[in-house]
Amino acid sequence: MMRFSKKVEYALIAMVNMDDMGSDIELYTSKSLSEQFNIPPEVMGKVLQALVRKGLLLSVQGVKGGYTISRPLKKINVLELIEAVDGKMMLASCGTNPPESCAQFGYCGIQTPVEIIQEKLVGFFREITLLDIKNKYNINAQVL
Amino acid sequence: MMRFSKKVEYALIAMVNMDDMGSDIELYTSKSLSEQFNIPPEVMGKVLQALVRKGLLLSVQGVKGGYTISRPLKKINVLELIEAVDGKMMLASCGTNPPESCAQFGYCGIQTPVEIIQEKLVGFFREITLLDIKNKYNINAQVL
DNA sequence: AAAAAATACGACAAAAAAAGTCCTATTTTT
DNA sequence: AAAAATAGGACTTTTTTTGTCGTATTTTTT
Repeated sequence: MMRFSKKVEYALIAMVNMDDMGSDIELYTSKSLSEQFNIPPEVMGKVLQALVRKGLLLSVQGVKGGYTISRPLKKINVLELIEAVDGKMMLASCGTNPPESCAQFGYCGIQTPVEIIQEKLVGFFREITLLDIKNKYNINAQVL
Repeated sequence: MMRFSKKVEYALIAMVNMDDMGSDIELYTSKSLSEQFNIPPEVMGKVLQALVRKGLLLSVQGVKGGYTISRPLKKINVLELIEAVDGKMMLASCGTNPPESCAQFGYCGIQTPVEIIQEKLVGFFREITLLDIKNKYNINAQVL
């Protein structure tokens, strides 16, 4: 029903919280974040690992290790975060599954417009930065 | 993962197809639509019934019955259709389920911005009409 | 009046997706 | 060598989505 997955919510919570505005480079452990926000530790771990893979976070292994934001929140948009954690965003079923597995494939009559809506939706999320989220977002800001 | 439900796809397909541009008021049966588009007939039926309940379609019972569009496609937006068929659109988990059932409720730090994003998203879908869908949508049209 | 063909809708079942758990490996510091 | 962290595969559980079944109601036709 078109809602953010829990993974996306966890990623948003973690990243916004890890931004410590110019204080010394600090490493946040998966464990501490999972405890602070009551997120299952294994899930938190995998979300953070996905964010590292896509370059949104940096990680340091070993005893004194942890995660840190790779660049200013202003430079990271919500689309990147969603796709890092959930995979490519696809509005129509013929986008995710093999298209020919759709029982209406080829004659549904709505594929083109849905693809265009999808492109606009992707653009919508690309315009929102994580800094916007952290700053509670400005309802007056123009977003598309 | 943020995609249209099958019910939304079925509703879009049916409604766009039922618009016969000024020809005499014709009634389309659930059966004929389900056959034409290879949609399970019971599912098609319930989708059409949901659209009737929200006033997007009109129905006539009995042997010569069927469904017809209640007003011009230009006057029906995609948000109405989504919500008729799927219920209110809610981006955050605290929107659907009882908020206090969310393990991060009250201290996630992202509720306000996510609510604002949701409002904008709702506005996004409200700006797209079913006529846009039927006309394959104009990629150059401004949509928010 | 009865039969036929349509909508209406609740209850259930199956399938798919999302969320969470478990286990083991690897890395780095102490 | 031990401890504390990241990395990640495999699996299980839960939830959501999708589809099915059965029955009632409405209206036209015979």
